[in-house]
Amino acid sequence: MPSLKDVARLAGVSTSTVSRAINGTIPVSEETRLRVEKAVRDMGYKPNLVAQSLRIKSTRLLGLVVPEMQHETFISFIRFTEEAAEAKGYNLIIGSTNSDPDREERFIENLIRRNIDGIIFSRVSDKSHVLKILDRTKIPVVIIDRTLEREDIPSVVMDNYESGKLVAEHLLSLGHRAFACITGPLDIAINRDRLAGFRDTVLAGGGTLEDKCIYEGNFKFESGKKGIAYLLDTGARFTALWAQNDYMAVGVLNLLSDRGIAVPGEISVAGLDNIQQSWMMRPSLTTVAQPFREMCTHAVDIIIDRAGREDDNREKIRVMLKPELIVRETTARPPEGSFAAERKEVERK
Amino acid sequence: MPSLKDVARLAGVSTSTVSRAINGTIPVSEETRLRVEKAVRDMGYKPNLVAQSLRIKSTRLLGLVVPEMQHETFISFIRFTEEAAEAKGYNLIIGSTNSDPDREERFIENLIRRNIDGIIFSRVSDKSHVLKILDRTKIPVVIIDRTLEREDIPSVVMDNYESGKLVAEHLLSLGHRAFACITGPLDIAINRDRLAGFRDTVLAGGGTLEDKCIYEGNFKFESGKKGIAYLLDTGARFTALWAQNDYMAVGVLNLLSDRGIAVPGEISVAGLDNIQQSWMMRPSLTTVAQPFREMCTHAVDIIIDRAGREDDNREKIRVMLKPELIVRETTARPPEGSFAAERKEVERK
DNA sequence: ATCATTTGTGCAATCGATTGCAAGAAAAAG
DNA sequence: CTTTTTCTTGCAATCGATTGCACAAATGAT
Repeated sequence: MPSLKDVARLAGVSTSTVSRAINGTIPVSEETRLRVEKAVRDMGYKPNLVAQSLRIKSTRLLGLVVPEMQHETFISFIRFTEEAAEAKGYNLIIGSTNSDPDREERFIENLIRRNIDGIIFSRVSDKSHVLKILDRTKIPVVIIDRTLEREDIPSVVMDNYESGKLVAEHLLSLGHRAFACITGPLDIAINRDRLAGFRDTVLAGGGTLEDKCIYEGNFKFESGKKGIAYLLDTGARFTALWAQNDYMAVGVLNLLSDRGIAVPGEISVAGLDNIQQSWMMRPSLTTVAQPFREMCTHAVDIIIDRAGREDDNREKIRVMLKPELIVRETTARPPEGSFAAERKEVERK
Repeated sequence: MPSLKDVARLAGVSTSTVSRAINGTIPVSEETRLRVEKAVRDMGYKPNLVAQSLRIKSTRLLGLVVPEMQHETFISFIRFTEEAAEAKGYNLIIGSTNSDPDREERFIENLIRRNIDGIIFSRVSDKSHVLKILDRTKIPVVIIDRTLEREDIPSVVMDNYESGKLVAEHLLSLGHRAFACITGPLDIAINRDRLAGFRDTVLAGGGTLEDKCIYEGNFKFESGKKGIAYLLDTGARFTALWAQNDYMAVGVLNLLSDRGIAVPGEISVAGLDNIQQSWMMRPSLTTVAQPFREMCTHAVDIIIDRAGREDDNREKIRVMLKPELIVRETTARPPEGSFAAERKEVERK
């Protein structure tokens, strides 16, 4: 790989001049510019980014922290963040923490030592001490898919309240009045928001969402199965159910299929996330799509914007984007007769 | 962030001594070592990796090139490569090319300019001119999930022939004799290998795999639907079908469900890859699991090994790992009566 | 006590870029 | 024809590490 020095020698000028001719920072005479450009072309010279980074303190590298790579959500973050970063001429270093605080800390520390230009976190808890590490440096940070209590850290999220509202409106309009919900962990704000949007809308529309019709899951497939089994076995009365993510919804459908309960014939089911399975499976899943691409693009924009400026005035940035309802086959008019949970009990006797 | 100089000042020695005390390259007196270590601890000093990279020419960064991030296969590559890299103290820069040669070239060039220690390709074609770019530098390269004709480029693949064999053996043992196959693109060696393993074993076991029972797909969901529809509509006679990846298998199941053909009652179906859906769906999919974790670990090991040494003797490295058959619900004994394709035709009249 | 060897440390160059400062050449002003 | 201003260009320092070489002190050999 040729270096600046090589180009300078070939063009018969100093390295300073070559640098300036390339970057156009300070005017260079027409004649030498052409000579330099020719030399650059002839040697196939490309500035070395490591050296450049050392000097100008910008690496054009972003870091992305994900807790894992099994959930399609995080895959989407990786995918769209990489896309947005590449569009801006940045590269992306990814690290999955596997919910291991040590790994997370190691990764963040590496990023700092690499003079990274910014870090995007997907999912961090309010108590993560990693944020303290970051406070010591001036590295711009943004959080996607979560909001933190600390308001000086920018975040980009979907309007979670709205997502619950969309689902409720859809199901109400189909004629449902008795609802159930399998939520994500309720110690996390966005999940409470989802539930609030759902409940408020259900109640405002004349429906019911009894406490015994709510099950707190953990976003995993198995948790959906467990949740619906629990609801059915405790005789919860509902004709429509919302699982706060698609993996749990798939689990629900799975168990309902095992128990011979028809979807959407007896129970309508909706999810959230619009994972691949939601449209590949039969029946295809009614769900809410998160605007992942926009979220990631915004996150990258925020980071790059901050990285550029020296001023440290952290205004409070909270971007909130609209979800979109996608109606498919698992939701329909409610059945005429009794509730599935009760019918099953009767049959069992 | 404190620098070496700061530590040196605090410890009252030169930067050279600090560097040597930290890296242990040249012995330092016990006394100064302790003083330096204390200074390092007190200041929370961590060597800057950019500066270090510039000097020692190793960045402890690996690049991973994937064509896209929709297929779960590539997600697995990202996941396991990151895992293996992290275990060795390396970070990973990922780039998806979206099958756009320009993007691919831009990405590779960036990696080169970043003095990356090695690049892992998943899926490249024999004609990719990117390999030529890489020939100009000495950056170690390894290819996963493909083999190239050029034997000087190391590759790590599953034993694809074996995967076809495993599926065929399983289906034969269930009693099937008439087989069909939906393949991946047959201009790619590994797909021909899969087919060969399947065909050889079927024939050796007294089964048939007629030419009209083979459909060349493109590894996507829709292609599975199209393939099975084509086979059924052209009256292909078979009781067991192997789709060379799970997405296509899911497409197959989808269409069979639409047409009311029972799986595994009338047709047994197997896939390959063991994607999440394969175990979440109902009926769950019999499939072959690729040893992705091992593949990625090997790839990283090969790269790091090469990166260390100066000698350029590219011995021919081709690692081949064993697949594993996972039997689930979509495969069973063949039906007694006629073939599904024929029965449907009769019914239609 | 003298010379050879080992051990520990610092100076200064280096990796490959960018940039403040100064100097020479050219152009404009007096 | 000076003097001032403007344009170009190069020198050398810098970013933060590593490392060859030299030198001084300590150790060992004679």
